[in-house]
Amino acid sequence: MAIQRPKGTQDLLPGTIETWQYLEETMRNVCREYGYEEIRTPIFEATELFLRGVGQTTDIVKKEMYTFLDKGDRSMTLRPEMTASVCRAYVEDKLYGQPQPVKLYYIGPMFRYERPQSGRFRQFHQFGVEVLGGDQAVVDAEVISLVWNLYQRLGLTGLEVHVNSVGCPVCRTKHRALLQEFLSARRDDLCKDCLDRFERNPLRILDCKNPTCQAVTSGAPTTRDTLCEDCSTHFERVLALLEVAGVLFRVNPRLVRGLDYYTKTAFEVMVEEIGAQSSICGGGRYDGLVEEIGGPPTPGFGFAMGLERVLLALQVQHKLPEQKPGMFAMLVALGEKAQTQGFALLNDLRTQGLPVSMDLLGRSLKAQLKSADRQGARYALILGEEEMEKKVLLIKDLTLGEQIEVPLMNVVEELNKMYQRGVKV
RNA sequence: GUGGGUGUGGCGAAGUGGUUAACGCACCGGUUUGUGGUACCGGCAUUCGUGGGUUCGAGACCCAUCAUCCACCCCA
Repeated sequence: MAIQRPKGTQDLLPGTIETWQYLEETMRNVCREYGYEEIRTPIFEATELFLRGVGQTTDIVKKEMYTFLDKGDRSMTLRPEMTASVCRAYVEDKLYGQPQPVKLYYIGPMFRYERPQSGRFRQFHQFGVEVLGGDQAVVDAEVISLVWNLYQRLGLTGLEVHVNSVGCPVCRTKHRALLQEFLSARRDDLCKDCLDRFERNPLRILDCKNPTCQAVTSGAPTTRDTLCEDCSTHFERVLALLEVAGVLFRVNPRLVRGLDYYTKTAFEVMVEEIGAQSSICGGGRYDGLVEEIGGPPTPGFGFAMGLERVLLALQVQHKLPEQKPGMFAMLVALGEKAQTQGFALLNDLRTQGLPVSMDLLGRSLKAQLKSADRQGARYALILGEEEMEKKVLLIKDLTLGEQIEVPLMNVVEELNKMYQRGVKV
């Protein structure tokens, strides 16, 4: 059996990689317009970072991490997400000494040991943004509007932006107690999963898909009801700013984020039509995280977006641009002398930035033309015995079928002109 | 970790126990000598995922195993 790639990973080949480049470029452009700068951190980190950062009770930590011992017996983990790493860098590289807030973005691979399914991989890719050192509601609103505007630019439709506030640790524990009290009366009606969640994370019961659970929780106290003064005004301010920014959102009091570190604002963007894993972006505020991993008390806000899922959505909505790179010209050289001369010519053309290539298999004239056509070249540059003698080159337009004879001396200049003209059109 | 579907040449896809395993697309070559995109011919020389078993005989039936897809849990 030949060696295969690991389960849940993928080879991105020419033909699809262009769509990735397009998506990444669009994201970088939006970030630049919003004043966010890129950060790159290691793909693996000390396991401890994620234990503290992501939270011991989360599934990510409990069963999804790629953890290994290095040769010095240190426990290392392939990053399952980026927020913890960015916070670590903020502390370690003393970014708190720079003008605040620090506005960062990243694009890169993440790793989680899960069963693959539609829109889910073991090595997947996320684009994300983190703002550190800003506790104002504008921060939340700016980041969410960045997400919204990115999707607008990509042309995605049918998005649902859900926004909620899970409160600070104080109102959160208050809500948790109220909720457990409310649910305990009808505990017997809950599904098996929810019984688990009752102790571990009762908030999650609120968005259980099971109909009976939904019935049970229909009148449950919402997070919004129990928000303290500070959290409440913060939340109202975020909503007001989102209105101003033209973000179409919905307050969803049942929205819960899975990771332990979230406080106050939480949001999520979903699209139908890409399968069961319909969440394409999730994020929120995490005011305790930096301190948790040993830094100064620092408020934070951010999100992560799954590239595979966004790409899936773009694909089903037919929003991917048609890209056909195509060579400008293919050299058709016949015989070794012509190949030598042509090789030099290509060098001149490439130096000037023209995309040109040649047959590398020593094929016949016919085969070379065929191949030039198949590769979508606009022109074929034919150089054989006759042309060598006359010191000319045949430039054949493959779409029109016409060809002209150009003195070798003028060829570079001539092609350059043709290329410039073509680029403008 | 749990459940279900699928697994035939690069891709798509016939074939449901019996001679030399269709077909389409793609790719490569050729159709008298230096002109492609159409047409015609040929090639891609075989482990029908893999390993067992049933049978006179299996790509088709049974078992196991691997891979893949989808769903649950959870998340991007």
